Amino acid sequence: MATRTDAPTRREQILKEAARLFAERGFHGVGVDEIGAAVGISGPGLYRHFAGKDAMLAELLVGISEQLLRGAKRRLAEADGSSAADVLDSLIEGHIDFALDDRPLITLHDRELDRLRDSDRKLVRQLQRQYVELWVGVVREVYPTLTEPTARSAVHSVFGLLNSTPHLGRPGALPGRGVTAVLLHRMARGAFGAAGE
Amino acid sequence: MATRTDAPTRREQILKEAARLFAERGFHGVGVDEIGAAVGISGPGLYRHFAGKDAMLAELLVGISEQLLRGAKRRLAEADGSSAADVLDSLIEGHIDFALDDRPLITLHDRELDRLRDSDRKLVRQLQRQYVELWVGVVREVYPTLTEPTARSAVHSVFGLLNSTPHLGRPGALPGRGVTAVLLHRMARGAFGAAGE
DNA sequence: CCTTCAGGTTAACGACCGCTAACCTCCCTG
DNA sequence: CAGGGAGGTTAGCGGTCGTTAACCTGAAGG
Repeated sequence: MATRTDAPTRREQILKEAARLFAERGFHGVGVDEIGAAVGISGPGLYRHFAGKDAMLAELLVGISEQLLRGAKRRLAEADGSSAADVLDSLIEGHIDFALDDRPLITLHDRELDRLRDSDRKLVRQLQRQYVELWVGVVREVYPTLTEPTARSAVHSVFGLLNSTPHLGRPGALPGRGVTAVLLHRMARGAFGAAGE
Repeated sequence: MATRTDAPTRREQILKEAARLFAERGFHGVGVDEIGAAVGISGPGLYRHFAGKDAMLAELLVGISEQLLRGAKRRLAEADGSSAADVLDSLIEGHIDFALDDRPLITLHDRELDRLRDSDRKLVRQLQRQYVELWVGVVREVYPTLTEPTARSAVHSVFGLLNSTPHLGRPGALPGRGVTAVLLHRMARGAFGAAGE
């Protein structure tokens, strides 16, 4: 995978700032003029890059869901010979990386879904469900006593735990990224373990 | 404590419906006309009961924060002779009850705080912080190896876990309220346990 | 029986917001 | 060196939203 070193395109700048603003004040709470100002152009200039405000949100949410699912599938495929427990650790690690590195997106992901057009919302929900079911399968392999509904509830709850990073204080105030990642990982495993007896 | 049997006042009806709507579509996504319609009166009629839309949100958020803190203090006082572990279980139980019974409020609680007037926001934040610090104290008593910042992170994460109930499917789809409460409780204890080694 | 007032109603105002129209200005390319 | 498209600009339209104003009504109280 070629790591990007080139400058971000204007579209990417806009998406990044829009994500931050949407997460801070909600989709309806942010005006197009503000998004424009955040990237140094003025309101209507955005329409050279996006069909509308809705399109920005849609692209953000679809992108997040795809990225999460793609990463999980890759981890599942890569760790083919490993134990189920190792795969679960890999999934947790991937989700934590995402939660710590893209906090605004994590916030949007479960907050602004209802603002999407029907077709986009369906797509996002489908991707999210696939992601959840992938976790459920691995979790049930590690803890075979769990019924499927219980495992699904447990997975959602652990997502709540991992996605709590936006509430852990401003970016710099954490005990350090690595320390936080380890703590979250241990707590997630502990939570699953307690769910599975 | 006298259990209420009398009919809810109009103010209470309004607050309840406003909470539901705000949680569903966000503060800015709901119009006063909709809130009015939800209680059978029309938009401007609300102004006989509240100074404005902001005032409804403020009353909701302050009310939630006060209720959570009051409940926690009561539990701490009641279980005076008990072990720290029992107190922690009581706190977890109280938070779960709240999360399961007032799902819209839980959603609002950490989502719409920034829409408040400065003074209200300060008040809510102060109440929230007191609630967190109360938990941190108990958690550190149960797990003395935890540093204060780590314990605080752990508490926030467990809140994320417990507050995930809105994502667990529509009200009836859960495996049953009691079962869910027990599962959440075990996972919360498991997460704290893993954090404290 | 008249008054008062709580709790509604509809009409309308002013602000804001998403979006379009019309226009401008580089820079690349044949 | 034309010219054309990419990527901006400002002005302004249409709709929505929170709020206020003015008015109505039914029930309680002296």
